[in-house]
Amino acid sequence: MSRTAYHHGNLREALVAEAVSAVRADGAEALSLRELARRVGVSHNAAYRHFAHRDDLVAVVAERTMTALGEAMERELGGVDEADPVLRARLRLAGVGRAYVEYALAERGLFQVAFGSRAGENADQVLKETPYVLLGQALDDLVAVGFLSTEARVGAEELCWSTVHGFASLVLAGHVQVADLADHLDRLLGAVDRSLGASTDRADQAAT
Amino acid sequence: MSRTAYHHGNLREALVAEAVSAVRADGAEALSLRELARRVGVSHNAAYRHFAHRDDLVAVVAERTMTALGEAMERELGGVDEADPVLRARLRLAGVGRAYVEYALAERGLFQVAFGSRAGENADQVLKETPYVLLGQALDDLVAVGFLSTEARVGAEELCWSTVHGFASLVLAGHVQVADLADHLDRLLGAVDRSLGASTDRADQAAT
DNA sequence: ATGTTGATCTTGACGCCGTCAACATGGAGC
DNA sequence: GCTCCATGTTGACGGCGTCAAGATCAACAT
Repeated sequence: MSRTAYHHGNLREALVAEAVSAVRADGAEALSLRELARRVGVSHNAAYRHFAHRDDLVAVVAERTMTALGEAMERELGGVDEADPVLRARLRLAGVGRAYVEYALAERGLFQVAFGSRAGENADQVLKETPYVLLGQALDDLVAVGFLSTEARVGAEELCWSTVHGFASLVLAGHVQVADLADHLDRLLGAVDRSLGASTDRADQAAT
Repeated sequence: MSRTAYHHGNLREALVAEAVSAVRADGAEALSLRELARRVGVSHNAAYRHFAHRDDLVAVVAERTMTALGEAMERELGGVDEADPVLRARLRLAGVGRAYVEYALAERGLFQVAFGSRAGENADQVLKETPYVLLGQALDDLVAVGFLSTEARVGAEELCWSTVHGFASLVLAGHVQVADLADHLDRLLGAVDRSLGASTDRADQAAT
């Protein structure tokens, strides 16, 4: 229970913190137990008292990143100031998407860890507890104000999430170049908005 | 110039082929030069006569995967048999997206290599030479038949690509579960179709 | 005050990896 | 028949994750 020192103290937390800042600085791949131990000033293997495998540390980083992503979304949602209920609901959905992409680009390393193959189940659970729920609520609101039909509500999370996640991934991978992010985001989120709004008319496209 | 043998012959090709089948069988991470050398029956380091770095081999695999992706798209496009020009153009765009997602799910390892951080510039170039061009042509056709407005044509590749790429990525990562793929694809591609078709009306959403 | 205990950290080893340097080999061209 | 150069081999280095054994030291019971 010694205070801030970790030599006997909170090595676990120190490792996680160092991992986060390493990923921030040097990307998702720069996360090695030995390097972390070195930075924290402890021997390699010390980490094994707190994490059974490297991936367990990665999973903790992923989990915290998912939490941070949710908070970024809530912040953006809080910033929506619009009286008209329909426009407000539409802006809130756009806000969710905007926060997602902006977070991914601002924290590319952490984002890649969080959605990488080693993120683990806890991260997935946190993802589904907040970010995914916020998206679902935004969509429910769109139904409530009559902008989105109940038929088009089905699978709407998938559409929205796929679009922003794909965009973020393609930009991060360098496949899509972005000069003015706000510009691209407006087009992208506008398209999603249009897709959701245009629910009643067409039903004539077939399967190949 | 000896025929099929590689002991003196075409080691390079043998390594690439083995790499492809290793990734197919065991995923994107199971690509080690030493393991490949072992499988091909050659010493570790033999590969260095043909690839300066591991990533150079990865890049070749990525490149070929991009080519295969393009071929899968062309195959799907060839299967569209529809007289009405508008519907035909819409079906062809859907075909491009369908082929993309189906390829990603059928060849998850290769897809991840091709879009991973080590894919290299050549892969990107092939990507832009065929798959991206096919998407662009499909969109141009939509404009030609009057389904897509020239204003909405701007940035349309980004929207379509983001949507299918994001969906594929989320499914591959296990974040989205898919029971009936055709079902999900119809909803997703239908939404994109709707978004592109609904071009003239709304312009009332603002930036936060 | 002393002795024990159990959590925590250290030391050292193993096998994997990518990569470099030096050496072997054998077919193509003179 | 000899030389040369591309191709393949041997051996080493450091870095990694991980396992097994030993050291250390605060906390507690006696």
